[in-house]
Amino acid sequence: MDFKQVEGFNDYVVVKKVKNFELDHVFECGQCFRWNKTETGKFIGIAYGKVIEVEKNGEDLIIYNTNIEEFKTIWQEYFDLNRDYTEIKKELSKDALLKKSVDFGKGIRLLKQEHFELLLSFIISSNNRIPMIKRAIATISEKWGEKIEYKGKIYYSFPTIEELHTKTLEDFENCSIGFRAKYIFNTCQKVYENTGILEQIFKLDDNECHIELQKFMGVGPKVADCIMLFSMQKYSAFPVDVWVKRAMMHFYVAPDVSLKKIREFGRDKFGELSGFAQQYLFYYARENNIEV
DNA sequence: TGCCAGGAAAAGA
DNA sequence: TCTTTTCCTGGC
Repeated sequence: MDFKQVEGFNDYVVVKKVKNFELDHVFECGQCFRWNKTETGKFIGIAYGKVIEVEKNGEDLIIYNTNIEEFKTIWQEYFDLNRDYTEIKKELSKDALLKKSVDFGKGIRLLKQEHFELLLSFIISSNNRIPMIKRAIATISEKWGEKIEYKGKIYYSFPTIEELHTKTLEDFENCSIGFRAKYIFNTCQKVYENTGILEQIFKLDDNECHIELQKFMGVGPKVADCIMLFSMQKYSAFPVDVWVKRAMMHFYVAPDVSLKKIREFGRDKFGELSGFAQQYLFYYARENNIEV
């Protein structure tokens, strides 16, 4: 466990002596789209129908707009606080090349996000840039999500499948997601018609999960890896996007190796910790804008 | 203005 | 099976 204890107050909690947790690392390693930094260096995010604000004060993590019960049922798992990242980093650092990335992104943690939201979010992510993905998800939430007020400002939860399955292709085309609109439309229909499909996929082992996710339109190997890693705790996933490709070329493989081969190489090398390794590599490559 | 980045799908080899 | 082309948007 990566924290010592938690203290509840009126409308916030203080998580004491948190290890391996840096806000910038967690929220800017490419895994989430609904967290934004405030002027004061805190982060405000929307998840599980709630708005929370987080701050790091020395070794303590302060989570605003919540209480101790909610922390235990939602945020403790959401922030993956039950996991010992020191052990993971120690194992991955045995690889001298990877150690550089691990040291650089030492406060990365993998969030446990919601299945449906992640499925749609990463379909939108294909051939897309992070600011545009964030804008599109914000638009969809503003149109069809629930209003949530926090500190006098209005936020919107990500809409449910019950809400989204009634929307037309045209509705989605008006969300600035381009050719992905038909994928989103098709996927919403499929999820609605197959009750519990995401929970069933969640229960599969890593390889079957990867295959089943790709049966959704707009989901290929990379997007499937992201969904299983960021919402289904399948840690042998190794999403290879342009940044990870650059990082792998920088550290390990030849320039002309295909994405598929890079994925296989990464999974062979890092095994059950592939997903963690991928996050350190992605963050290192992107923040340092590495060239090949 | 045109060109580029960014992955999956579909067509082609 | 692997490789190439197309899709859409915003920024340079």
